[in-house]
Amino acid sequence: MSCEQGLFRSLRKKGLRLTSQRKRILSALHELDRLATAEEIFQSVRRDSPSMDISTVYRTLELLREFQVVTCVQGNDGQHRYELAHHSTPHVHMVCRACGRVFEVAIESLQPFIACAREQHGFEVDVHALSIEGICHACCAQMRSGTIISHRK
Amino acid sequence: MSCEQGLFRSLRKKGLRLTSQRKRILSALHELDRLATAEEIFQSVRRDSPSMDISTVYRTLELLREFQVVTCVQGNDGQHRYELAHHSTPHVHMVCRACGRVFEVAIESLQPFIACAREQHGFEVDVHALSIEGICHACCAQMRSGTIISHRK
DNA sequence: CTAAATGCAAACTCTTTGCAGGTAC
DNA sequence: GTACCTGCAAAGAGTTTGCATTTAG
Repeated sequence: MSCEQGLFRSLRKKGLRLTSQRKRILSALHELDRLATAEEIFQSVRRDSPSMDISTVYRTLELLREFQVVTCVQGNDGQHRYELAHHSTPHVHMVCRACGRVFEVAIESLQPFIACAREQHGFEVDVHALSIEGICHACCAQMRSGTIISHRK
Repeated sequence: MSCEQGLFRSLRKKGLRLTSQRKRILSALHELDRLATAEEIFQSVRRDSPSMDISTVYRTLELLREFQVVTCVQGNDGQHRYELAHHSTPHVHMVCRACGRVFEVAIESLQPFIACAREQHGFEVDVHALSIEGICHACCAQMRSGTIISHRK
């Protein structure tokens, strides 16, 4: 996998190693191909490597984040969620507060805001870390039809 | 305080009570008048009421959130931060990943994005819950001048 | 009065850390 | 061989919960 080669070279530059655990976590991220919690990634890896520890998953995800191989956002439930950085075109995540589903939106319509933040405050928005809460179409409809949806939790 | 009267009526409708603890937490939120963690609110309240427990603070903040008296966002450090809902004009929070400082931006420049999310996905963005990560002006400058800033953590 | 709320202690979840043994290069 | 890395166990932060007691209305 070319992605693995690239990571290997990056690691080597800093005297770090491409271990079998790191390879497996990278594979799991490719397989999942979506925002996933450390626990989900751990479970996925565990099916093949039952001896893997969750602390290794955390350590590896932090490493991959430093090398910008994965991006990380905060879910609405306090957990971090990770995905491969080159997963697709630049996008932000919208998390439904009612059902927890995640939607992706291209960043074009955010450009006015990004420009505004930069011009008015000199603030550089990190688009990859953006996680936006709200209510999705389906849950909106359900709420209007009278069904009570639990408010988070 | 008129805010207290309003809350009292809302509570009464559901058979709930306006206790002295709830009043004190409401005061603390007014005094702080900014995004604050449960711990900060707890410490603030504790100065006057040393017997208050942090679990009461959590329970009350959850209650105030249900009644839409406070809004809640996730900080970049995994903590929830709360502030009074009518704190000021509608705004979003931008959190600097390097120094942790919080900046407020009016939501106007986000309107294209909010409209886009609604039209394309039927997704209703909750502006109040928005917390946007990035790098602030000062930290940008420091980084360019060569100072190494720790990457989160 | 009595249902709701509090304080206390203990549990729980997610994440990080110290360390002895294992492994990439 | 020697740093780096891992699994294990234990700690740590933030938050939640069960229960006996207190209190608002």
